[in-house]
Formats: sequence, structure tokens, C-alpha cells
Amino acid sequence: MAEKKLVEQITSMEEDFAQWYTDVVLKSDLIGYTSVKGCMAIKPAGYAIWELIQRQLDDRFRETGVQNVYMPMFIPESLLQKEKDHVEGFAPEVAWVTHGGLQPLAERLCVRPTSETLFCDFYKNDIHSYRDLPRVYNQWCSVVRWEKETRPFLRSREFLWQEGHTAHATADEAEARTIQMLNVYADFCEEVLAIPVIRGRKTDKEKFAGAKATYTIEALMHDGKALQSGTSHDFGDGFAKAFGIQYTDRDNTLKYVHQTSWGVTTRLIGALIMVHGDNSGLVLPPKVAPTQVVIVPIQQRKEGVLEKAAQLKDRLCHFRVKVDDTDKSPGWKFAEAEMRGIPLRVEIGPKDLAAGKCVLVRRDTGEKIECALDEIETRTGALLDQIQSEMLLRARAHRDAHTFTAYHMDEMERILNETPGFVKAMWCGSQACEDQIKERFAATSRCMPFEQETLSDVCVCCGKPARKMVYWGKAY
RNA sequence: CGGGGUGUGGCUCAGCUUGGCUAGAGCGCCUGGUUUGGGACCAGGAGGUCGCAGGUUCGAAUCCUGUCACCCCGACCA
Repeated sequence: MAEKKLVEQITSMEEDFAQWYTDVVLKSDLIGYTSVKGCMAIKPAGYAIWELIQRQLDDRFRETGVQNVYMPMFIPESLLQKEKDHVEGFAPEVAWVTHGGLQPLAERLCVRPTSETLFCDFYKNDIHSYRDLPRVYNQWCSVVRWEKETRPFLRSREFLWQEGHTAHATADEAEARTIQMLNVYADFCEEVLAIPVIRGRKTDKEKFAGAKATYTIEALMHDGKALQSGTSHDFGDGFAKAFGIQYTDRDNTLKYVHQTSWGVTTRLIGALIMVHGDNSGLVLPPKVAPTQVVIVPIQQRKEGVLEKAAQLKDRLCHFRVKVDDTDKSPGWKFAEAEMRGIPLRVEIGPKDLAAGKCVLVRRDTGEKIECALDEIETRTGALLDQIQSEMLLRARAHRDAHTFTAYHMDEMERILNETPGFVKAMWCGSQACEDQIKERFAATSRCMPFEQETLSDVCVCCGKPARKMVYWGKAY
């Protein structure tokens, strides 16, 4: 965290976190607003982050046997209707296409809010034998949900994501794939995005429409609010029965497949901003920084400065590096680089040329480090690694410092109102208690973590015997 | 969908209460010059159907009606 606020025009997060978020998103040039209500233009700085997320996540998918495909963006109404819980969950927020050209359509089409139904419809004809299983397909696309209130990256009417849809011979295999992908997401968030997450299972109240079980990774933002950052669903054979997806097994009998689906979205970019950002703007972990190093020449018209900057750029070519040789003042360039979250800055001027050194400045800590010019490659690599790992440590320390334990309702109330964060508390398993907690504190169950602890024997709400430890919190 | 707010050059806004002459400022942009280690300075220049549609009036950025859009806060969701 930079010691002082270096960039004006950004509302400080202590003053107004929501406004801070909006300011950062706009000033760091990630998005622009468009004429389409609730839909944002993702600008080069924002899209480049998404591409880095895509590339690195897709590599991890491939290692587990995922194949990419593409399905239509339209879903006939009758298809959407096939699974009861699913349609009830999504019907309120789908957009409808009613005309083709000037002709009204015989059956209206919704713009996909998610593609379970399309994959099911496809698998129904694609899968016949146990030899066809498993199917482990994924698509990168956008989906549309007609949200009433929208915010850049966190909630927009159209957003980019990937959705994996798999079909398996057995329930165990589907369950295993669900957990496997949740772990892929969790590892990706921690290793690439430097965002620590809680892995766990959603309560029935919070699970996905039509799912047997929903698993989630939950991250804690800087303001103490939770953000669901990825989900993985186990459908069991519910969709298979609704859509008639059967295969002939080795024993020559017809069986239903067991399915999963899992996704992460451009919301991850919102999480990056709200976990790592500070009052000077964005702070990007090196692994998803479109520019990892910016070289700022000082007194760039002086003999040799720009030449040396270009040399340094060449020597750092295996990093994502840029020289800012615009005719802005150095102070301007510093602020600009900070706003955009570039992890490392290299300053090079006449004084440095004479001394055979340069100055490296970390975005995350503001620390200035002198560096001999002939050590620039190794120092840069080491610093970027260090920044990447320290950002995770800091985020984890923040999360741990904002994770509390509650044994009674009044305790829970005090924590949620005074020190926002995760609250760990025991739960009896009844939705009535979940509803009551939501009603009283505007907090929801985030997940039942895989790593369970026995905090007490009784439910925080009703005092009956406890079944699970639950993470609670106010969420985005 | 409820509550609140805002629409005036690219951006942030003033002007509106109390209608009046050529619609202003700062920033940004362009040109020239001087600068450069934390948002430099001087000089000159370009750029606006005042969100849109009606209405009132001799006259509307300003008043009235409608409408659209965006932002913020809530409820719902990735």
C-alpha cells in the first residue's frame, strides 16, 4: 500500500468505497460507459487483463482434459422450460428475442443467461454409449441477465465468462469433477490473481437453480464485503432426466448421465480491483498485468536518455514492458502508471546514466530501489516474483484480520455492523435461521467451508444442535 | 423495482431560484517555445443543436408537461 494518496481525483476508499471503486475503474481506463444501459465497453486496459485471465485459466483447464466448444447464444423458450427449478431461477432476468427481421417468431428465443439447457439439448443427441463419456466441454462467451442495478465488472447486463459443462457416467465422477474445477479456480485465484479464497459448499438456499450441490470460492474485498468469485455445480442426474440424456452402459442397460457446470466471469476483474487497489488506483499482480514494467525516462531530451531507456526495454523483453516516452512530465507519468496498476516502474535519467544505475519503484509498496544497470533483468524478475507473492500474503493477512467468530446473535450483529468481514458461526442447517440472519443483519451464508471447525455445539441463531460451520458475510 | 441525484465543448462543473444582449470557467486537445527525479510553464488556437419532444412567452440552458439516459443507495443476482 502506498503511504500517501498520490493520485488526486480518486475518492479515497475510507471516505466512500463505492465511489472509490467507480473512480478507479474509470481513471485506470478499464471501461467506458455505452449507450446501452447496463452494458459497459471494456477498453484495451481492461480487456488485456481479461485476456491474461483467459489464457492462464484455459491452460489450466486443458491440463485437466477440458475441450473448448461454442454453443448458440439463443435458447428457444420451450428448451429453457424443461428443468423446473432452472427456469424459475432465471426467467425473471432473461432478455427475449421476439422478431426475426420484421416477422414475429413462432417461438420466442431468450438470449442465454447460462447454457445448461443448450448443452443438455446437445448432449441428448451426442451421447449414446459409455464410450462417449465423459464429455468435458467449455465455452468462452458472453451471457445476458437483465439486472436492475448494474456496476462495472460486478454486475452488468451482459458479461464475459467461461462456462464448463460436463457429462459423466457416474455420480462419483461428476462429484469429483465439480470439486476438481473448484480447486482449479481456487488455485488460479491464489497463484495468479493473488486473491485468497475460501472453498466450500453453498447452503440449499444459496445454491444454483437446478443443482444438486453448488460449490463456491468466496473472497473478501478490502471493504469487508464478500464476493463470490467462482462456482462449480454438481447436477447429479436432474438435468439428464429432464432432458432425457441417456447412454448404454457396459452392462447393456440405459442410464442417465451425471452432469456438472462451472464458471468464472469478468467479475474477477472487479475482485482484483477491490482486493488489491489503493487510493492511488489499481494495483495489479504481475501475472495479470498487461504492462508489468514501465520505463520512465527523466529529462528524456538529454543525450542518451531515450537510447538507454530503449536498451533497457530490449533487455527486459521477456517481460511485458513499455517505455513512456510521451512528452508529459515525469510526475504525470508516475501517477498514470500508478493509476493503471503497473507493478514495477523503472526510472532512468542523466544522473543514473552517469552512475550506471537506475531506480526501481514497486507499485504495491512504493519502495524505491537502486539497481545497477547490468543487474536489471535479474532484479526485475526477482521483484516481480516478490510482488506477486507478497500481494497474496497481504491479501490473506487482511482477510484473516477481518474474519471473526460469533457464538451468539448479538455478537454477530456487533461484528457485522462494526467490523465488516467474514463471520464464522455454527449453524443447525435450517433455512429459517438463514432467513433470520439475513433479515436482521443483511448478511448471507457465503459457504460451508471444506475445512470445518467445531466452534461450539449449537446453532448461532436458534441454539439447536449445530451441523455445520458457516462463513457469513455481507456480499456484493 | 423502491429511494435519492445528475444531464450545458472530450472531462469536471458554473449559470437556472428571479426568462433578456455574443452561453462561461478549469482541465484536456492542437500549434510554437521553454521545461523534465512526484500530476511543469508561457503565448496563440480549435471545439457547444445547453439529453430529447412538446408547451408557455415578444424572447427559454433558465418556467411547465412528458420522455430518455446515466450515477449512487437498497432488495435480487456471477
